[in-house]
Amino acid sequence: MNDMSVTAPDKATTRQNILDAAVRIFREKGFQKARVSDIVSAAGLAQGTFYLYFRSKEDIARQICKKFMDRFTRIFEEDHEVFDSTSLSELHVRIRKMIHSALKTLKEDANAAEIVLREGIGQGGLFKELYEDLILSFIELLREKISMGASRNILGIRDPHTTAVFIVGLVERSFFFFMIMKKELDIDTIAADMSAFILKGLDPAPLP
Amino acid sequence: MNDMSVTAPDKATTRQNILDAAVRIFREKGFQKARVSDIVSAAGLAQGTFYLYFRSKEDIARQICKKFMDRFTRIFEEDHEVFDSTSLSELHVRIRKMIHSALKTLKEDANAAEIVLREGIGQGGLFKELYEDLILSFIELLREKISMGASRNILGIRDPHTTAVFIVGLVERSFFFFMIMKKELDIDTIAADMSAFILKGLDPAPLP
Amino acid sequence: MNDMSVTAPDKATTRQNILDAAVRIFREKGFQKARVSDIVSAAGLAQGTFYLYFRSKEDIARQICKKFMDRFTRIFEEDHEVFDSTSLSELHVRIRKMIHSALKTLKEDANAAEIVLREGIGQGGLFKELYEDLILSFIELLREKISMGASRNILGIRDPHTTAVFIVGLVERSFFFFMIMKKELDIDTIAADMSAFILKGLDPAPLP
Amino acid sequence: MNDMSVTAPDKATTRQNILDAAVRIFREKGFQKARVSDIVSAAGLAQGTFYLYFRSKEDIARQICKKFMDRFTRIFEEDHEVFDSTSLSELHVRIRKMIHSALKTLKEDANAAEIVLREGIGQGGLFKELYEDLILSFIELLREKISMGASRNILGIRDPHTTAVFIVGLVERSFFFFMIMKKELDIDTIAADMSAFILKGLDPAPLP
DNA sequence: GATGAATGAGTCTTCATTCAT
DNA sequence: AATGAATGAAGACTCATTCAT
Repeated sequence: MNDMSVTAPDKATTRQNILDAAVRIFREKGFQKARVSDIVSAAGLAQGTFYLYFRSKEDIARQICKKFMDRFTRIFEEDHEVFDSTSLSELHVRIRKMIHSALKTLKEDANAAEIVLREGIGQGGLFKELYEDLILSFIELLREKISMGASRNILGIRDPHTTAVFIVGLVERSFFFFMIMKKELDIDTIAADMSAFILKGLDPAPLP
Repeated sequence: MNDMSVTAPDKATTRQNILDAAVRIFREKGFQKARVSDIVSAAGLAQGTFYLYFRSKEDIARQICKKFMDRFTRIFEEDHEVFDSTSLSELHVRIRKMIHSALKTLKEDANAAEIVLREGIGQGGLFKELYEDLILSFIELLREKISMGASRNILGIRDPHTTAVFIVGLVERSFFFFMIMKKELDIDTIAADMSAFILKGLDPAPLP
Repeated sequence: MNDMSVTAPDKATTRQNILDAAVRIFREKGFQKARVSDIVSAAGLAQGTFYLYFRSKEDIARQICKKFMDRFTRIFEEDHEVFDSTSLSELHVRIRKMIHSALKTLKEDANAAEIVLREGIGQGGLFKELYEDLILSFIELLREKISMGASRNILGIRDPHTTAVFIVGLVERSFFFFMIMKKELDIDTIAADMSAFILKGLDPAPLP
Repeated sequence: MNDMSVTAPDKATTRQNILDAAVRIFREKGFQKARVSDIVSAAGLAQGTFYLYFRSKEDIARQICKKFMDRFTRIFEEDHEVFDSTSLSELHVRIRKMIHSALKTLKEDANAAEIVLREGIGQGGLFKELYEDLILSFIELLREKISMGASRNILGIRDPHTTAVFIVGLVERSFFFFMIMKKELDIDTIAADMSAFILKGLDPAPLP
């Protein structure tokens, strides 16, 4: 804000530079193989500077993941009233919208998402607990909603919990496949296909 | 059987002891954090002994994963004629059987499965390529079968490839959730629910 | 010169300290038996510091030897016009001067010379190729000059190449004996005796 | 000697097989890099067998070198009356003969000679003392004889010790060059050239 | 705020040697 | 005599973290 701020980058900027560099490096090499020296040299700073902004290598990784997961959780929670739908057709619209916004959020920060998914599942185990809690909370949320739908007879599944697991797994790994492995994710199409597939799976009509 | 065989373990036994110990340690700590010294002390051997049987820490991990993946691939390939079914009801039976045997195989060697799933996805990247190739080959196999089913109008999906991704993701992550996170997998129930869910998703009937 | 310069050694100083310590340790123990920990503790530094300055134990040894051999080669090449002499008496003066300066150079950096001579010949073989190439180039240079002298009838030997080998061997091993084994080398005397001995050997007059 | 000796190799044979294999391996890799496992597998035996015949890796190397050096010393001592010659021309004949037989002995067991020369000079230092003692004893022997020749005025050199060093160095390194580096040593020619060169160097006639 | 030189704990891997069979 | 599986000490190298300037 003052006239100094033009020449010297302020703390916030330097911090963000380090974060950006770290996201890139973590995604490329993974947490374990990424060196602090990789991050600082990508950010154009000296080794020691890193520790003025972050307590440790684990600290910055945790912050990156935490921030991403929080953001994703918020989006998800905003959308979750989707299952309050009273008809299957209304549900169809809402579910597609929810999947669309979830994929959109993931895609917008695909680097962080990749770090979270890989480190969360990988045995490195840095965020195993954090990540597994997140997944559990999604599953629980979904289970509740599915239970409600099932009780109103608009959904036809045996066990809401199991079904919630199916859906979360399907969405998570499909995102991983298209966005992270294939580096190409057409949100509109995938969201449409995915909601159609899931909807049928939830359909109360019995199998032929 | 004779009194000699009790005292001295032969090379095969020692090798298997190391493998068993390694599977345990890798599952507990992950490849990166597992030390060779952890493995040998779990096997009750000296450091150097390890290198009489395996070229390196990476070597043993690769052997464990390779063996498991080969076994799983074989099981999967034996079952894959499932989609040659001519009716949806026959398909239902076959698909449940296939999922059942896949889950059974995974459960039978749950430790190795966990290592493969975690290391295959994790950025540590030791088996990323190997694992992603495996997933791709499953998806491709499934895509072919689904395409055939779709052409015979017994399946109703927009794009066989996308659908194959959905199914593989659903099965993989559900196994991960129940067997690895929850440590409890009731194969019969899950296979039934999973095949029902998938079958509906594949149903040629339009959404209501 | 100011009070700051006393406290903190700069990178060049630290590097030189490591080099000095390494020369000492390599000479005492030889390359194979010298441990990096010996070098750093002789230099009063921590293990890791070594790797800030040198890529590996082999790297530093190679640098020490390369630098020494380059310096020696330069001295030798500056002097080599010695054999352009037109008379045996002029040759005598020049040859003594050349031997003198060769011995002087070797003596001035006797530690590095010892490392080069021992490692160059020893089967450890770190510098075998490098060193044998050096010897070959000296022999070739000498051979050329002797050939010229022989063609002008101021030298009387059967084969210039063989004679060059004799001379290089004589000088090398005599230096080794006096400087490295005996730790005492009177350059003036040895250069005089050596040039006299060699000169007679080159004399065109037949044996009595 | 008995009828068993045909089928099973006796101790002496096995011992010799190990020695032969060791000479080969030591020459190829040098003492430090040669592994006991290299030696036994070259000899077609098991690891443990080695230690039935030799106390340690160093032990066998020492025996190989000791045996070679003893043999060489014996040859040399048989010939050393060469300098008792009363005339330069008689000396010429005798010196050539001595050099010839030294080179012949070295060449006959070139592998062992190479090991001794390389390990004796190399910093590995296994035989440094042993070898340097040997060299010193040759020099001393030569010095005595040269002294006698000088006192009888058939040799014209300033200092017998220095001259002895020159000669030993010349012979040793020339052998090294032709036999070990070039793998080709024409004993007759080299002995002739060498004795001519040395003889002139010893000639009492002053330089022109 | 920033720097970057220094630190040293942590681990894989090699290989001479032993010993039970 | 021979075997070969097992041992364990030794040492190079990495990299997160500290701190004096």
